Amino acid sequence: MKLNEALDTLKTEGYKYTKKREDILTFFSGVDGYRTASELLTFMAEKYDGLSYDTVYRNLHLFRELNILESTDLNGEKHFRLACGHDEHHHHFICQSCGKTKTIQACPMNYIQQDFPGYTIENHKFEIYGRCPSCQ
Amino acid sequence: MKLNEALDTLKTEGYKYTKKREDILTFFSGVDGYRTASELLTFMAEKYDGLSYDTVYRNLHLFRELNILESTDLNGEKHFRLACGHDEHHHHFICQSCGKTKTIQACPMNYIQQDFPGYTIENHKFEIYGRCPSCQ
DNA sequence: TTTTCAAATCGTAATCATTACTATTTACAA
DNA sequence: TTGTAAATAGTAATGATTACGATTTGAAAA
Repeated sequence: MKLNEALDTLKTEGYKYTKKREDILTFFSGVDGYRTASELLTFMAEKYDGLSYDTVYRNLHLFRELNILESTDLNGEKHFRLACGHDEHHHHFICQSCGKTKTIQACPMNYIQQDFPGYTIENHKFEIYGRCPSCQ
Repeated sequence: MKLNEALDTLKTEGYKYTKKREDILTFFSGVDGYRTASELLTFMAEKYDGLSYDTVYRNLHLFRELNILESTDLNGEKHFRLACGHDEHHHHFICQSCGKTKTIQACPMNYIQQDFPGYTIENHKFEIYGRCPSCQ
């Protein structure tokens, strides 16, 4: 998802334009990997003195609801990235050093859905962790 | 892993026998699913007044290192269960209502390992979430 | 059995991520 | 320009986890 796409989504969904929201999205569009709330906070604090936790977390949650961001739990801390959007359903390799991701196209659910008679499947998670070529 | 197996592991690894350790393991051997530190704390508090956080968390971590327990992050909280041990490498369906698990034998890594030239793969996670037949 | 001492535990405070809430400010529609 | 709901600031609270000095205890050695 691109920065202006995301800003459009905000507008069409009836949310207000603020420079802070743009800056949050700029932060994420500058990387193609997962980042934490605290990394975002550090980035924003350079520009906004006394930025509120409320602002950071409220917007992270809002963006996630609007599918502008996607998130994953990693080491007990939520990590966020721009949603891959348009693409097919897929999963990620995540570099544990820089947070960058690589798409995994194959989804294991295709092979095993039938193995759960009587079960309701609500969700699944498939992630590979390691080091990307530039972080060896 | 059975209760006495786990107690043996403790002994052979040179750790002391305490009733609290036995009770912690009894708690986990009574369920075949994931439980949180706070659920364990509640269980233990019935018997031990003023039980220390330190005791609970230290032992959870110790048991994890000794492969007596395995753990997973779920909704930002660590969950623990008796290690499936002897079995082949596998994954879990986890019931979001009761925490019980069902083994998934197939591992998606078998199919896609070759898709990561130049990458170092250190770990992976594949979990399915939903409701088991008795929690519909 | 008694002694010894590292391991285990207690009691409690600190930390870290996240959430909550009231007062104030602001985007933007009328 | 103004009215108003939305957004933010400032700060406290919460929940999970970690930390640590003081005390107790399991079990090896005497």
